[in-house]
Amino acid sequence: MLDMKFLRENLDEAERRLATRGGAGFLDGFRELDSKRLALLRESETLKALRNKVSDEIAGIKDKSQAQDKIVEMRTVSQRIKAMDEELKQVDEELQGILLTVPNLPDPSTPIGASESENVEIRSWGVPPAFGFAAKEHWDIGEQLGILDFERGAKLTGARFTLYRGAGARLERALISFMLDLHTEQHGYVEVLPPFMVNRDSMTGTGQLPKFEEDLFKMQDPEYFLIPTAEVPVTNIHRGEILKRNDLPVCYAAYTPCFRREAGSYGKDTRGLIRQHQFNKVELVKFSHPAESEAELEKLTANAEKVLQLLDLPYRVMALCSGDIGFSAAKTYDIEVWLPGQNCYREISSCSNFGDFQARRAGIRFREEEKSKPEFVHTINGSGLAVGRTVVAILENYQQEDGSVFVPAALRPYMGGLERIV
RNA sequence: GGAGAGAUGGCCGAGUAGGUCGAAGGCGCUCGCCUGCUAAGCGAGUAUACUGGGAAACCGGUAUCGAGGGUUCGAAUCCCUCUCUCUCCGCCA
Repeated sequence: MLDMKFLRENLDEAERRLATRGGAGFLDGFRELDSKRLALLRESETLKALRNKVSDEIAGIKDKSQAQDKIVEMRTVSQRIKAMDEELKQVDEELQGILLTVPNLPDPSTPIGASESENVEIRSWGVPPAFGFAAKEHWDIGEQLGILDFERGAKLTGARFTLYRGAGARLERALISFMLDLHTEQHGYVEVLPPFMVNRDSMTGTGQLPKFEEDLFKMQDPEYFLIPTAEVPVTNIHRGEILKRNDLPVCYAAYTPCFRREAGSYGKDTRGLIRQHQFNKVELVKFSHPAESEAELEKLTANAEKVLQLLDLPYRVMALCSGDIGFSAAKTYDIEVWLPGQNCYREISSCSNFGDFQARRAGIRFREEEKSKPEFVHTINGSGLAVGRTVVAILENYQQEDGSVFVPAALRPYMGGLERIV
């Protein structure tokens, strides 16, 4: 959510910066609703002040029959207040409706661009392997090895669900442990294991709601949502809290499954593990001092890259342009891993700085000094990494001509010493 | 699922015949004094949001005692609904 007071004074600037995302009219109606709200608020509060004052006077009058005039007068005042507050509530809701659906302002360092094609490569690491044979795609490799069973996944649930078995299941579990160990032991994150379902307030806090409900799996009665990313429960850990300055940055690493409807992506990545309704992810989340968030995003991105480096998987880092960053993000780096079977780079991690956008929605603050006013923290998060897609990358990059797949050396301790999946 | 108890400020904890309660008291914390050091002691201060004025320091208004409604001139205190927590029984990983 953007700061109302900032918008009041910088509406043109805000609209100009929002326009770089594509689309327009995000803030239509803000000006009128805001001034209407202020007018109603002032009037209502003036009347309440009067009522409070007269009520005190009534309290001081021993003989209530002497107070009848005032009581009758205040009865009218109370009715006016009630009517006014109802109108105010409506205006407030409309205003919130706008504010909650306006995306974040792109950071000044975010490249301006209309779409994915204008993202900017920042750096790359590793060399795509050269094969003396035609590289296969991971679904063929996985099915032939009997470690990925897409047909049975579809039988059990439906499209975009997969059954892992044997070394495949073990590989998924090994990667989760490997990543969590790395981030907690080497990078200083505290491991957390949050609920996989959250309520509406949590989804609103990080920005999935109210605008993107169709992307979520929703439970009825009680109304809970399956998390689309650990970002949601982990960021909301500190919703409504004031953090200690000295505890910043607060850094969490969490493994969770993620559930996404993938509405609107029919026909895209229909085969294989790339786009599933349920997938596993290890997520990194930071609560940072505003002045440090830029540097913390760089560190978090480097932490995610480290996973790929240790697995010896080639990748590149892209700065997403203004037209491609997510709703809540001010700045995003995507890490794209090389997939020989598909002969292209595919996103395996997305690391973003949200500035105070989520913190304002979720009320996550800190005090610079013991006595100073609370300020909003900045939130940062990124995948470290998407586990299913890491399996894809390993299968495709470590495949052999005979169809077997080597296990990356760093992973072998987590695979019971297994060197090769045959 | 059945029966009961409870939700108050950073924490603990008063406050039920409705009024001067943003809320006693204690702890914690901050500043000052005192003290050879530490402990103790003394004094002052110590919620948040919105809003009006002010360059600012700051001053004023409104709201907030789990959440949302209601009664009333006036509610932490009365009524209704919901949520959460705890205890006992049942069930269960």
